[in-house]
Amino acid sequence: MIKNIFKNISQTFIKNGHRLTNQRRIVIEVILNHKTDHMTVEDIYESTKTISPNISLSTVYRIVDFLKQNNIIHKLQVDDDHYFYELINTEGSAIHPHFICKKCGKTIDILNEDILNHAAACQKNITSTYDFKIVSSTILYYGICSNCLEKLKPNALPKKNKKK
Amino acid sequence: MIKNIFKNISQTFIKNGHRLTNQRRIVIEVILNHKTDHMTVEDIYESTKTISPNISLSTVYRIVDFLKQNNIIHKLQVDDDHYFYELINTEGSAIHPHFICKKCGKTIDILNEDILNHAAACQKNITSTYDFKIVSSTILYYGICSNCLEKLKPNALPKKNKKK
DNA sequence: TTCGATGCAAAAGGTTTGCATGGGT
DNA sequence: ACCCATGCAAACCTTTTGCATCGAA
Repeated sequence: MIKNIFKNISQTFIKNGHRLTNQRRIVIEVILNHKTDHMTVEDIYESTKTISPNISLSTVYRIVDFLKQNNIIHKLQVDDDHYFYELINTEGSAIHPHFICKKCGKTIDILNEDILNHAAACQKNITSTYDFKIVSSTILYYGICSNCLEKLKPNALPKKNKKK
Repeated sequence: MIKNIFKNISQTFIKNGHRLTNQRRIVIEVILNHKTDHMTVEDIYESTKTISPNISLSTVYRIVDFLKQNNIIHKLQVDDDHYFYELINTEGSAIHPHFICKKCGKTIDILNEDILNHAAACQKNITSTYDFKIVSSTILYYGICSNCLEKLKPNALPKKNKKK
């Protein structure tokens, strides 16, 4: 299944005259194996190095850029110093909204079908109202996640004053 | 009306022990006077300099950061090298979705009431489904705007192969 | 008078680039 | 064999920071 995605990806850019180098193969593998992990370039680099220690950081930057150009991955800039890449259009997890907890920093994928439908309807509404052609989107919600809300309740965890 | 917003803003941070310096006054004025202009720090700096030529770029960075911390403005990162700031909660133009045309680069504010309601409903849905508390959001749609779509029609502007 | 805010210039640091080399096709 | 992709290190560029000075309260 991941094999298929890989095959699709590599065929696509061989078809377009690009080369399937070892480095590209490895970076793609890393990304596929961390599909749900919200990785930065640095993360990808570190993970790639465990497979091929000689790969260079700038190569990873170039490959990530390349994959972005080819609509294989998608960058999400969460705030000034947090971002990550996500696969586009893996079956069962297309582009979706994200929730970022301002307290614990976690990014949570919003995959609830109801909500996805709702969002799709909203997008369609824009398309027809403004006569735009929408090809992608970035939907980020910021706030406090249920876990952190729980911890904030007055009766919860009254002891243990934690510090950064 | 802008006067009122200004008063609100300055009172808020005087109350919080911050100082209303001339530079802050000017930067706020600039932002209020360009409410719909999607300005970068550099833009704000340039505009500020026409009023007070001696202001320093780092001061503008600091003030913009300050206003962001105080929830007066909001940064929108459109892509790796495009971003801008927007006022939060000016009456009649609260946070709203944006559309970015990949062809002409324009950013268009989506203010259609129907769509805003739709988006609000979607947000509420997330809140209740996940038990999150949402305090802000960034909603960006990418694609081709109606103007550029028009130009792309086969019968429009058939000549003129432009190059970068 | 106090201490937060500013200006200047220098530092930072993530990302990009030039160039010689390597390796897909 | 061709020429795109890579590795390395240097360059880039926007943003941040240290420090002396200024000025709002």
